[in-house]
Amino acid sequence: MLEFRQPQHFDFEQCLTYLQRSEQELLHQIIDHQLYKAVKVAGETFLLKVFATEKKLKVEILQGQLTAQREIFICKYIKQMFDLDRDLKPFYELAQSDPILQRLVESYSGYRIVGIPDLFESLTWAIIGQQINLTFAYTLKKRFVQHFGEKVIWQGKEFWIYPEHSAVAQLTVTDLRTLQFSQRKAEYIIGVAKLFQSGELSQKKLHKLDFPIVERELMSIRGVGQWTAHYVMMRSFNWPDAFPVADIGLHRALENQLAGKRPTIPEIQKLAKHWKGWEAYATFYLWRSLYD
DNA sequence: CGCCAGGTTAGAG
DNA sequence: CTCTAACATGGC
Repeated sequence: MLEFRQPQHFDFEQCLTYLQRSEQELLHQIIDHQLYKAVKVAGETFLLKVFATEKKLKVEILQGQLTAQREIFICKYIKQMFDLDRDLKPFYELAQSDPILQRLVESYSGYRIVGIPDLFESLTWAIIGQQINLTFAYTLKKRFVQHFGEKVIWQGKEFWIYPEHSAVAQLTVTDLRTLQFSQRKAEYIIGVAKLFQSGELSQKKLHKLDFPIVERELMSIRGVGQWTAHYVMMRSFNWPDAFPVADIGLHRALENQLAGKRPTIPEIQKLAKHWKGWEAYATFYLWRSLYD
């Protein structure tokens, strides 16, 4: 059993609501306020059960042999997944004087950015979600995972692991087209997998670099524009100042907050001046307001 | 049926 | 640099 002290301003249940957005999600299950997730760690397949007690966040290993190194990996993974090392105090202070955020931080107090620790997963998932509605995006992801991912069975239940870049790099555009990916998306995704495969792109490499460099590096990839780059910087790098400003979900959430007037991008950038350093958190809280 | 969806690219001006 | 058509298909 691994344990983490719950930071101030952390509410596991709030984070679970985000993870329960889609009925079609295969990459985890939530049963009775407990999160079940399969993860591959250096060739070893783990099944984790994550749950909160009053003061701790606990991780039970249901399957997989721990070693010291694997334990470090899993700890990092969980910390990233719930952004546990973040001190939210400055964000909540800033929100006090912001008409939009004020109510949101009150309603969803303890909500944190739910990370996608694996860069290949967040990049390709973002590409899958480009310019289609979220329901269809989840349909595509489900097909993608079931065809090219790995399945863990535990007590008669299935737990899926996202496809590895090595598998995706072998695919042809036709393989993905039959799953109803567009020609372009198929090319983008296989292209990204090949960049990982060749070593040109890796999490390790990017993690040493600064925000503008990473943004530039990501945007140099075919299929990755500003939205995708910032989405990834928010969810895989846990950068609170990433800002996918063109995001339609963000626009819809702001429209609700602004009495039915959907703001333009320059208007959003003006609003976001108050959010400096916390744009990703503002976005995540605004997205949250769409799930009520 | 028509418009919209967690955008990006390539080409034109 | 900015603007725009094309992409591709399900959801509602």
